[in-house]
Amino acid sequence: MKKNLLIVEDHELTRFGLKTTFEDVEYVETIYEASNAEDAIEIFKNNKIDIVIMDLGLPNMNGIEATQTIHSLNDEAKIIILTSHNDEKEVLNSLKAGANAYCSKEINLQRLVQVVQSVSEGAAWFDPSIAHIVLQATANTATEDKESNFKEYDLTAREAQILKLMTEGYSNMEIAQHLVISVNTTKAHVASILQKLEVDDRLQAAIKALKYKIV
Amino acid sequence: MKKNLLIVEDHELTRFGLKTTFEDVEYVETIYEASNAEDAIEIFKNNKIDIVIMDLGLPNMNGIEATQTIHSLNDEAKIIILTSHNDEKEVLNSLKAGANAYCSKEINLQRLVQVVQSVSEGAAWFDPSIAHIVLQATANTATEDKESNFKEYDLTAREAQILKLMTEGYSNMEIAQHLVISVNTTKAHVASILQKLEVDDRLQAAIKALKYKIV
DNA sequence: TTTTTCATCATACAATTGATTTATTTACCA
DNA sequence: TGGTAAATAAATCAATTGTATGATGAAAAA
Repeated sequence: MKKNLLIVEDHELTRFGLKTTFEDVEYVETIYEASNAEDAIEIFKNNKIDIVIMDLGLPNMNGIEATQTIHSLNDEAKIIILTSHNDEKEVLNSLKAGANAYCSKEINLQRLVQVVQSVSEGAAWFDPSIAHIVLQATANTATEDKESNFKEYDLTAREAQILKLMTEGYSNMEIAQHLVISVNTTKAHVASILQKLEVDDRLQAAIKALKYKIV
Repeated sequence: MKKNLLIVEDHELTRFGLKTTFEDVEYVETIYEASNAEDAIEIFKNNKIDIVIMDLGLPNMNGIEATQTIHSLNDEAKIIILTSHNDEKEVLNSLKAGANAYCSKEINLQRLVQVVQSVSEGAAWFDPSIAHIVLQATANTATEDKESNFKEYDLTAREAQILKLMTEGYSNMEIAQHLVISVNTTKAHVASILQKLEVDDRLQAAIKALKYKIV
């Protein structure tokens, strides 16, 4: 199935190059263009866009915010970041915002066409210059004890709910208000949680919950 | 520059298919083959291998362990995981082990050739069936306030040390014993930490510290 | 139907924590 | 050499947290 493409890029020269490149690509149906984030979002709202090629160095609203907005409008659309700077923070933030791929502007056009196609099919792709950042970030996502999820500790639904609130730093009183129960009830649940997790206090419980992703 | 390829795959049929495919690819120099992890590691040790295509469903030692071993022998070599199952745990663990790409066996050969080439140049690629796992994992690596590392909050060395112990769930008394100071001193430091982090209690301090990797 | 589990609440007490204030010693810097 | 920041410590008090124990009603399981 053919795809509609939106190119978001402030430099006319680059935009023209991209457009010309993708005009000749058989899987591309219509190409839309925007030179700033606001226009891009407008166009995205009013048309069925499958793929967005997003420049990060935009005036006013930056590309990351635009990515976030577009992603929240339709998370089916694939967003490919195209940029010349490859700062770790920027890479991770754009992925957090909903990007599906990250390309350096040094990429050769043939490769870019391949990337866009595979990303449009759902793949994720990362440029050599920043691949290590992504690989490292995923590697840091501890999974070793993934088995120790909350079923292991046999928390009840209510307890899990309260543990969640604990990991967000709420006091017993706040939890009670939040769930519209008495502080005493909260304390009873907390006591039960502490027992089940085999810890001494709420701090340890919260740490354990975060560490092993119990909540 | 041409690359040497090692194919690790226990099914002869698949191995043969892969070999035949890559024999015709211009960027490939020599193709090595292994049907199990032990052989693969032997071959990897004795030859200059640039790219490894690794099946995960191997007998005896599994593909993830093999990936780890190979990665530790030479982290310049690119490892492409090829598998039919796409369990989240397996995906993340193989990346942790040092994989650079993750392909489903359903991939078409032309695409695989493209992937292998771009990965050999340093890119990272993830199959549509598992891309969301990787994207989510990276998104979870909190970076929003990457600036807010412990220098931002101007913690003293002692305070940072105590905050670290807090994130490990120690009580004031335990921290005091650990650092051979009085509980009163510990409390003084904790009070200062809470102020600097702008939080209400040690739980919130620990959560913030963990979340923003202050310690 | 009986038993068990869960969620709820209470009271009382002990322990810990956090806030506040004050003060001493050390170290470094201008 | 005087000033500043850091680490140390103590005392006190209020608030929060955790422990222990018991009780009730509803729902689920045996």
